Order: sequence, then C-alpha cells, then structure tokens
Amino acid sequence: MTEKGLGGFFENFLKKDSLFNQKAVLQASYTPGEIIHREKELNLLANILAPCLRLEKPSNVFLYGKTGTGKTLTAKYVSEHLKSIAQNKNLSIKIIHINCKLSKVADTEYRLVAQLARELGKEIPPTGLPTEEVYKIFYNAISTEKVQLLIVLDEIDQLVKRAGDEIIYNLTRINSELEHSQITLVGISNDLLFTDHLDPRVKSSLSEEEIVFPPYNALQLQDILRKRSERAFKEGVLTPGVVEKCAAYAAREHGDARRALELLRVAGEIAERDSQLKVTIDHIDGAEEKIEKDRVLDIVKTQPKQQQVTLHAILSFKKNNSIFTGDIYDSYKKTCARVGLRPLTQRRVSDIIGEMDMLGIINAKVISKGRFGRTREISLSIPATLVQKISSVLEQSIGL
DNA sequence: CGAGATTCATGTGAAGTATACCTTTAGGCTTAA
DNA sequence: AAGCCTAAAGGTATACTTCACATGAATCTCGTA
Repeated sequence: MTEKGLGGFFENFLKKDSLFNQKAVLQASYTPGEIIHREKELNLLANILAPCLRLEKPSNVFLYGKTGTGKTLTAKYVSEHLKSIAQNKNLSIKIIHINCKLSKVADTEYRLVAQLARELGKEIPPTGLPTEEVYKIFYNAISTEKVQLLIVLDEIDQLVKRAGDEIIYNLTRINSELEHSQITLVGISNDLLFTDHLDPRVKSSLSEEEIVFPPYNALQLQDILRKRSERAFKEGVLTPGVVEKCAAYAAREHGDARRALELLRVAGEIAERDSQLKVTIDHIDGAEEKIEKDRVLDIVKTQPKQQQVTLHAILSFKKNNSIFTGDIYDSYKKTCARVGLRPLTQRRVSDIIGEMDMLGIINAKVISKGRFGRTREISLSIPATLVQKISSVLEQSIGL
C-alpha cells in the first residue's frame, strides 16, 4: 500500500468492497422500525401517553432501567409515532428530547430551561439572563398557542444530582399556570435508587406512572444483534459465533444492548480496516479495547485544562498502590508550576477529583485512615494498557 | 484491658469574589424633512 | 425631530476562593480489674 503511494491507497479503498451495508443501523442514534423484546414496556408507555392525542394531559412517566435496556429507544419510538399521528390529524403535539448528560447542554437549572426554550425556537444567551426570565420566555413560548408539550429528560438523575430537584418541581408547577397548553414529563434514569433522594412532592408528581426496564438476557441480545446485523452487514460477512460472543460480552455487563451493538460495529470497522473479508471473534476482542479507549480519550480530550492537569497528576502515580488527595495536589501544583498555570486551591481540586469519579475515569472513595486523617482513596478505573497513551495525550494538550 | 478522648488530613458546606456575558438606558451623533 | 449607535450601569450565572466546621477510625490516656 505504501509503495503505491496515497493515490493507490485511495483507489484500493474504493475498489475494496465494504463489509457494511448500512452501518447506521448499528449506531446508537438509529431507531429501528420495530422493537423486539420490549413489547410490554412499549405498550405500557404508549397507553400512558396516548391521552395527549385527545388533548388530555397524560400522566408524567418515569422510566427506570440500567444502561442499554432500551429506555431511550422506547421513548424515542413512541414519541416518533405520536408525532406522526399528530401530524396526520393536525394536532399540535411537540416533543422535546433532552439528554441531560451530554456535557454542558443541560446540567444546571438555567441551562436546561434555556435549552427547552431553544427547542421551541427562542434565542437564549448562554449566560446573563435571570433564570426567572428564561422561565418566562419558555412559558410565553408555550402559552401563546395551544400545544401538548412532551418533555423527555434523558439521564435525569445526572441533572438532579448536579442541580437539585427544584427544576422538576418548577416544571410540573408551570402546568397549573398554563391555560391551553400542557406539559408532560418523561424522566429516564439509569439509577434505580434515584427517586429515593427526591423531595416527596417532586417524587409523586414525576412518577405518577413508572415503567421498569429489565436487562436483556443473552438470548434476547442475540435476537437483537441478528436482526440489526442483517441490515447492517453484507451477507455472510459475520463468521458464526460472532453474534453470540457479542451478546455474551454484553450480557455479562447487565445486558447492555447499546454496548453489544457498538461492539459489533467497531469489530466490523476493525475487520474492514485490516482488509479482511469476514468479521471474526478476534475482532471483537480488539473492539472491546478500542471502545474503551475511545470513550476515555474522548472524555479526557474535551475536559478543561485544570481538569486535565489534575488527571495527569493522578495518572503520574503508580497504579497499583492507592493514592490520596494530598499526594495528587502536590503533584498537581508541580505540574502547574512547570506549565505556568495558576494552581487552583485544594478545595477545588478536591471537587474536580469528585467530578472525575462521576465520569468514571477514576475510582475515588472517601476513607478514614484513623489517626492519619481522612481522605479519598483513588484508583484508576481504566485499563493499565491505556494509561501510557492517555498520559501522553494529556501532556500534549497541557503543553508539557 | 477497655471505654472515651484525641488527632490527623481532608471532606464538605456556606458565603464571598472574579469574570464573562446579558439587557436597559441615556447621551451623542447622524440623517432626513 | 426621529433614528441609530455606543458606552455605562445594573444585573445574572458560573467557576473558583476563603473560611469554618465536620468526619471517623487508629491511637492515646487513664481508670479499673
């Protein structure tokens, strides 16, 4: 390939048949035409939300279940159908789907309401307005016309954890002030214990109805994977056993279908890059590693500088023995001095460490070492093979 | 030997500060009649 | 005189700092068996 030069490579690339037929089918954003093994939940949700077609207010719904159990998918599917029916019958139903976890889109009260208003076509500046004002804009946007508003809050636990549960209370309260329009909330959460920490008032209003999504088992995962891979890959590309192995991998992690699909897709990409004609079981192992690497690298790269320096300090320690906040702060300060960055206080760094923990890059547990004080015991939750790579990416980014 | 008191190194909460950004308002300048 | 632009004033959200207090088990202290 290299001898022929780049032109040759591209020509080759074009001549080579892709293993994929429709890769998008395996992407997380894809909503399949039909959903299997979720019929019960699907019907339940449809039943609950159906009243809005008669312009009555449906109950607020709360969807529970671990990641990749089809909550988002089901919610999207139902809302798509509602939307198309509403369009046919000329009903004004608006559906807003917001993912509260996607960084910086909706992680404070202000940003969430601002985002809601933006979805309704209003211009909201990123800061400067009183939160109350943004509520007003949002309120005006829906009260001017008669509309059924369906707000789907994905990963709502993340939002509440960071910004408190008043937001939800305020949103449900708006309803009583609206005359023509109505708001229905659909909350989606991965955290099964989420509602326990909620204000009772909020809890009762948010979860008038609840739907629990059980994890898929290995057989169901196989069904799903087969169904999708039929469309995604060309015929005969998958070696026997590949689907089974993907399903098994994902079933081991509480039946996460999203992960299984991603595994399959990335395995296909790897095989393709290697100019292989078939996807084999070996590719899946490679895929698992690559997914983890991409996930972590993505988080790491998009993190602000101070967070990066902090993380670098953490990584610079030997991974086997446990590390404490004090050690990290010392190392952090040294790095700051070296790059010419004004160091933050330990108080703030402590919070940053907490944020890193939330992101799942590290494991930080508060422990008491008795006579020797109280601190966080920190360990890495990323594979040791990645540490080197991430470290160098960080060094480049902070300019070491 | 065992119950309480001590201690350490940080966790954690509240309040204050700096910064970036927003809207409103008032004054000054331009323009058109 | 009306319209437009600009700068200042007044306000907010967010990231961070400062201050002060809370934690919780290993260790120490001291009374008791």
